[in-house]
Amino acid sequence: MPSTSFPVPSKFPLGPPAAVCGSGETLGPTPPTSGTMKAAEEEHYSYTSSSLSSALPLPTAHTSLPAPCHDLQTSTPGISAVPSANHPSGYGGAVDSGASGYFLSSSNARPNGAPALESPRIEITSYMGLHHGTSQFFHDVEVEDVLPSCKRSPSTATLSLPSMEAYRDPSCLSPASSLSSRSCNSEASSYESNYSYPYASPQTSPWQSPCVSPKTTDPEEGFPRGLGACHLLGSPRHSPSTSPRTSVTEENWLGARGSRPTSPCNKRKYSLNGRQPSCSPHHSPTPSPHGSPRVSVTEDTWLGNSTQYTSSAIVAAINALTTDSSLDLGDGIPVKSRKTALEHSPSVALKVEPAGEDLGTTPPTSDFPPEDFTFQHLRKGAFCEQYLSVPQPPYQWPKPKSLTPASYMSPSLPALDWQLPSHSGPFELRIEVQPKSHHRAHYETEGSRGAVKASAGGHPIVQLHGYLESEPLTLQLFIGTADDRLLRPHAFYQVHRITGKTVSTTSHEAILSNTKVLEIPLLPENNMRATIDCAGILKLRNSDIELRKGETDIGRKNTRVRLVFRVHVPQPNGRTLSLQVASNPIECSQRSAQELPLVEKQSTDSYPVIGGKKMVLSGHNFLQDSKVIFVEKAPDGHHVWEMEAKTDRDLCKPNSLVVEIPPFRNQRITSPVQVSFYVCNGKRKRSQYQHFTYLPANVPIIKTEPTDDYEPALTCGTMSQGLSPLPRPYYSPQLTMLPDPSSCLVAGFASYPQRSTMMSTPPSSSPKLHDLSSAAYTKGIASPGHGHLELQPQAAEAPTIQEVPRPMAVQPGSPKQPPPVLLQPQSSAHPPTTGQQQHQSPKVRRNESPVTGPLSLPEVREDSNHNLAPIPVTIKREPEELDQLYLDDVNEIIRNDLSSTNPHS
DNA sequence: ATCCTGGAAGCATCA
DNA sequence: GATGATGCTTCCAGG
Repeated sequence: MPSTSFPVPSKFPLGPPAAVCGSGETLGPTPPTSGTMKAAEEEHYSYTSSSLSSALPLPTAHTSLPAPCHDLQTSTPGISAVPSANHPSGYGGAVDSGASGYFLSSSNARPNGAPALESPRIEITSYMGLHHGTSQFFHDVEVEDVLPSCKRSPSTATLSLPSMEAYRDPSCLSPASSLSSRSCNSEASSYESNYSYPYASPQTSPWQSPCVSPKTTDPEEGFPRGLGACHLLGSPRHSPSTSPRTSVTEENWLGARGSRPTSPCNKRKYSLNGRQPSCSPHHSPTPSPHGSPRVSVTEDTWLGNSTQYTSSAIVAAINALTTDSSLDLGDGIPVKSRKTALEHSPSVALKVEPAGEDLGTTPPTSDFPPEDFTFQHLRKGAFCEQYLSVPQPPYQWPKPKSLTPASYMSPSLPALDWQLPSHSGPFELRIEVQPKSHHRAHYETEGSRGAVKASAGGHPIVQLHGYLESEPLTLQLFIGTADDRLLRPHAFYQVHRITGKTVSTTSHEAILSNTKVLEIPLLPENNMRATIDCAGILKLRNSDIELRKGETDIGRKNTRVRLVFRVHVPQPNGRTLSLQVASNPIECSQRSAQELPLVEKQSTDSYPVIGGKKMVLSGHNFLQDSKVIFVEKAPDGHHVWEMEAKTDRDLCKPNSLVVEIPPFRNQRITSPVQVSFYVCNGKRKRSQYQHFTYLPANVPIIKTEPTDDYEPALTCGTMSQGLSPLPRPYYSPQLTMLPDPSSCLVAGFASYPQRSTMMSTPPSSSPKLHDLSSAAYTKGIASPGHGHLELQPQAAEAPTIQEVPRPMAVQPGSPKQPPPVLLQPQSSAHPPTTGQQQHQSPKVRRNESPVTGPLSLPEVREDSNHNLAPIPVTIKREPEELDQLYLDDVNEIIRNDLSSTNPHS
């Protein structure tokens, strides 16, 4: 039906606006990391990075945070800070004041009147009100205005130049990028880039996100987000790019698609060709994308607002950044890309938009097909580094998207890259029916490939348990990553709203920080249960995305995603409780889906070091020749031990594989050791890493069992949490930690999250909730403000906050980056894992599970499992009382020690 | 006519 | 540097 807006009440929290900067992408690591990562990814996707990160982690964390945000920062120097600023407000620091941003209310008072929170939490507040009224917050508000509902507002607002900060350095550009050169256009790219931003400032957002799709589906969309604010500037790329997509919005896209046919070009020539033309210049319309990203803000919306935003300062900044449009374009872009681009559009020039930015500004484009513009410009341009710079013109985004009414972003809402718990107190957001493990995503140039389906037929189902109010809420859905890093919006995939007679679920699109978010009503009359039959997955060209300035991830072989669901539950105290759950990983590549082995479930998560037990793996593409390799990774990602497990060929089926757990290299471990294993069908055909935990020999097997139990659950569980069976393990620990959700408030700290991180994050999993509110946000937000600094602090804070949520915190966003905190823990035990696991979180909830938790560090385990940890080492235990943080730290230390010791010993 | 899909071509990149 | 294996993106065609 009507997708249009559903009613989301203003209240809904939709908007996550939080924009936080943190996108993560940037994150940290950026430089190094990125490099690494990529590499890693390619190979395994490994998590190496993670590992690495882990190392960093801590620090990182902060860093990360920042990074996330802006990544830009990374490259860009100063920037970072800036952004933060924006956010900041939102975030913690801001909290109070600034925070407002986040909290909408806060400043204004929250709905409740409660003061804002200081902490980080985010409040949700109603968007509307908040936003607008409040406007206090920055621009966001403004934006909102523009937008219909956008939530964002508040928080974001700011615009602050931060954006500038935002910039990403050209350097940043996706390094990786290279890959795809081809694409030229792709608006898409634009979109993404931003992620980070999101938080950043909502305010910003406008810009950024704006682009986003708006159109897409509905106009409504609104893009809320605050999107990108952060970066706006900084991110130019993002924005720009982002925008592009966004901007593009569906329409654009559509247009483009229409073009798709474009193809005329013929395949590859691709797009370029085809598109180029269009692109060229401007097209602004779509183009926006390129345009400066920042600017971009979306079209209309932004436009309108933009003005506001734009403060002159901003504008100026932008301009500064930008250069010529043409130039800009070019700059950033990787050579390869450019080539194409160039070729295509030479002309392109990117006109771009001049800085105009504000949307409005440029008008021109509109005419053109969006797509074209954007990228082409970019490309053409040359490369220039700037590309992001963006300044581009403004895009125009022609269309303005409509804003959707609904969309709101609430300012306060947590950024999309924040890790949130799946349950808190009486509330629990669960994926009752998991999506199929494979879903071929469609390119912009293709028609829709339909909605994601459930493996048993039908569609995924999500339900919020524990909510007894009569007011409907809004369920948000976006495409998240499935690697071992923290969960964050996927740069190369966007959710695509499916409509038609076959779709029974009302939905509407919104864009947050370059990330398309599908908003689906959760109605009390339906028991707060929603069938997700309206969500498809759109693949953005790697080249487009990689060109973004801030983007550090590479698209090649990065084809796994997770559906991430969020719901923001208004609390009596005026705050909003944000819960999030991620689905099991979904392989979106045609080829990968046909060839890569995929482990969906494993019958056992842990077993004594003696091994010998048969473990049944369920999944896809298993061959008689499939090998199962167990690996122990050092904190730095290096393989300390590798062992091929025996498989039973006779029992091998395409969907199941029986493997004998090999004995661990060290039969004398005193505490559980987490390792990973993967299924290999050939040189480059290996599954993601799955987690497995070796238990001390003396440990009664019994223990194991528990684990199993959990596991099953997990697995089975698919349901709810989406955890994957495997993953869980990792999380478990986390889970454990979390005590209760309820608290929420605080954000937790990073630490936990971290773990998650390690794990993967399952962010979704994240167990606990946290309140988004402030705390959490904080992080994200932080970025805004100070960019890094804050972030870090956050990180620090996090812990605090965390308390409950722990899980959440992390996020930092940066995808890349690992979360700071997490890392540590991880390190101890396992290396990173791969993505899938992540999900798991769900299970987490209970601390109990500890056992399960593979990863968990010793600590966790300990508690949980006493058995396991027999050894002295136990040390960790320390004080349960201690803060988790503290514990975490301690644990890490211990682990490190142990690792050095134990293992070998 | 459109939406979905599955399959595969063509080209780029990786090993 | 050459070559085959892989991966990405675009087309095509059928339901």
